[in-house]
Amino acid sequence: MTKPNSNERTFQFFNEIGIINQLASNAFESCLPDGMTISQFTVLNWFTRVDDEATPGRLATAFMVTKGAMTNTLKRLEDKGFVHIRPDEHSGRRKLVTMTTAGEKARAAAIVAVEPLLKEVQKQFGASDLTASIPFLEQVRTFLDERRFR
Amino acid sequence: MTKPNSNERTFQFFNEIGIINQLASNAFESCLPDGMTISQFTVLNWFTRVDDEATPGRLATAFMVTKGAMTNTLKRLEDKGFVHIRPDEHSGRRKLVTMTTAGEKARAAAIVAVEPLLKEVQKQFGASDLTASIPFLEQVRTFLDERRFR
DNA sequence: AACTATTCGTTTAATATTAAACTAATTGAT
DNA sequence: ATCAATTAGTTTAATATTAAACGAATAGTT
Repeated sequence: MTKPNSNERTFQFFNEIGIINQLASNAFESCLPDGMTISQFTVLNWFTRVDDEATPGRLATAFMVTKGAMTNTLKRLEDKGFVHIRPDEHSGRRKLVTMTTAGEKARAAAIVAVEPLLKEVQKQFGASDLTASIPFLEQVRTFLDERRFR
Repeated sequence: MTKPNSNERTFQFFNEIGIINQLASNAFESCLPDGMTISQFTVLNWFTRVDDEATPGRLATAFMVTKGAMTNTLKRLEDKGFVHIRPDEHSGRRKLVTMTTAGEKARAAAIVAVEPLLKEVQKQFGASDLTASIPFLEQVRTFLDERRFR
């Protein structure tokens, strides 16, 4: 039942995803002020959307990176004064990370800087076309995410 | 006319793309034999699909990586005996890269190794759902690709 | 023909990332 | 209470990547 070229089509789907990701990441990151990286922005953004405090390990899991990668990202953010890292009084193993006021400002400035790009995309495709494609992408993402642990 | 949350929806679209790319790349690369990377596979695959000979610069452009990155990828492939690199007799600046028989075999083995993953995805979503989503992804990719040079 | 500008590939220094080893702290089982 | 196992975060060594400088070769201009 499987057509001979269905592998190629499936491959092409993921290939398009990969190219879009590369182009969009480059476009996005080149908008960000002060040499902020996507990783750094994503962490700051997390603090406004999810929780106001987190351990490094929780952030590493949330972004599917290694603990070492998160140590590095948090060090960069701390150097810029965008997050505060302190020991957890209840557990000597853990640390607790919070966003500083400077971090909130940097995050807000990044949002402003990126807005024209988002508007450009919306103008081209209409918010509805983009929105319509999201549920299927979510299904694919969920499948791959669950598959990962087998 | 732009709804207040349309930025968030647009952002979410690219976020899903990014997560899918990460999960799919990991899944794909972990199928590949002999520690072959996606970059290496992609170059080998290019030789079966596009042309049987190319300069390093042409490959760098095709994959949107720097010349330095391509120098590195080709060196790895050459070390494994999967490509042959020789000077171009017509121009002392250029080199010419071709895939070796060993390279063809390695590429074929990689295709076989990756097939179960593709089948799994097709079983989950049906080749038609995936195929249906490709044209819109192509539009987005084309837009970002052309936008890049302004 | 001679000079200048461009092009091609490599090298270098920097960054972000991973896997694995490591240290310190906590948990659990007996 | 002790000791082994697990957990949290850091460090190290390796890799893939980029941007920029570089050297050599070619193309273009006068």
